[in-house]
Amino acid sequence: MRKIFLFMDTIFNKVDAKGRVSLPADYRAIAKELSTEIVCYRSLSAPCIEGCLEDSLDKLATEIENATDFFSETQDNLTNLIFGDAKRFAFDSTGRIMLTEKLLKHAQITDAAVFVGKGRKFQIWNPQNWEKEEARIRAEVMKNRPTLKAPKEQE
Amino acid sequence: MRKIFLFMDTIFNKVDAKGRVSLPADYRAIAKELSTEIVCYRSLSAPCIEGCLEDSLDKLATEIENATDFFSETQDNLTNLIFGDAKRFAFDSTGRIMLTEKLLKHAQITDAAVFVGKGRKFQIWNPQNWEKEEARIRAEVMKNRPTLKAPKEQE
DNA sequence: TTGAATCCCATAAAATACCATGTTATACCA
DNA sequence: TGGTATAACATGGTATTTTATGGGATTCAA
Repeated sequence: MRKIFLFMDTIFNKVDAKGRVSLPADYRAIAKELSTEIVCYRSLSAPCIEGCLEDSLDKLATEIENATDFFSETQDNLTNLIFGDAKRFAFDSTGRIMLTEKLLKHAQITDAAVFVGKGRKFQIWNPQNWEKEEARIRAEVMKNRPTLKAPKEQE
Repeated sequence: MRKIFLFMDTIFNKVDAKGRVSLPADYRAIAKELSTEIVCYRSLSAPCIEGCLEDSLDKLATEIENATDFFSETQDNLTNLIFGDAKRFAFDSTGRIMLTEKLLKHAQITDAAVFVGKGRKFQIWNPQNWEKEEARIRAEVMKNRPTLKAPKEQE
């Protein structure tokens, strides 16, 4: 029994005509071992679907409960958006979930999707959009941390 | 039960047609004793694969969780880059892991690899590249820190 | 009853576990 | 200390399992 649960890696999967996608096996294993469910919602910051464990949302709810003056009104509004949008997605015996129209549209996903691990969360992108986004992020990180610049290839 | 865990030494191993490599026995022992797994990702600063324990990434995820709230965008870029690239590698009963195309390509590894200890992390290099890199690092250290050769007074 | 959602079966490819062998390193004993 | 027995390791090959994915059958609700 492992003790660490992180969504990782970048996995490309097809979306069939019915809207079905295989949830990556690693992700399934996490939900299974923790006996919890996957929850998805529209990302508030990017044209992609965001997913996490139901546990994480539960934790968020508890935090809000306990923090009287900690959370600003804006953040409170955000929780409305999240919980209002979030939905549980149980996978079938072959490991697939069926994404909704709303989510697919928000992420511009039609026939293929890319799962991107984010640690405690993950995202689901339209493959082309993700390619661009990854390049953008990489460029930004390199710009802000010049010491990380990759050395030129040796010949 | 030992109490110190450091990736050390430089070990040369073959990579077969399937991309399988023996993880050095010492490295395996560490993962085993700590009941954790090895995680690998493309180095951001060099043409090599970088590896660490899943524990380390879990710590990072927790730090991010605590430092920012659920919706924060500050660390968003970084988590995408790190966790999106990282992948767990469980070794089989003979101690081998199977590196992915993406990683092998990034490190220009084909049929052999060199594991280089880095303490809490380690790197996997194409043997020729590592040879050059080691020479380069050595030269640079010598140039920048002449006191290592012949110590003299500070001014 | 019709469209959609869910379940079940089939299949090909890929990942993983397992077995066998030569080699090297380690332990043991005289 | 030297030599030998033993164990550990890397590595090639093969068998088994898992995974993604297409298609069809069944169920459910409007």
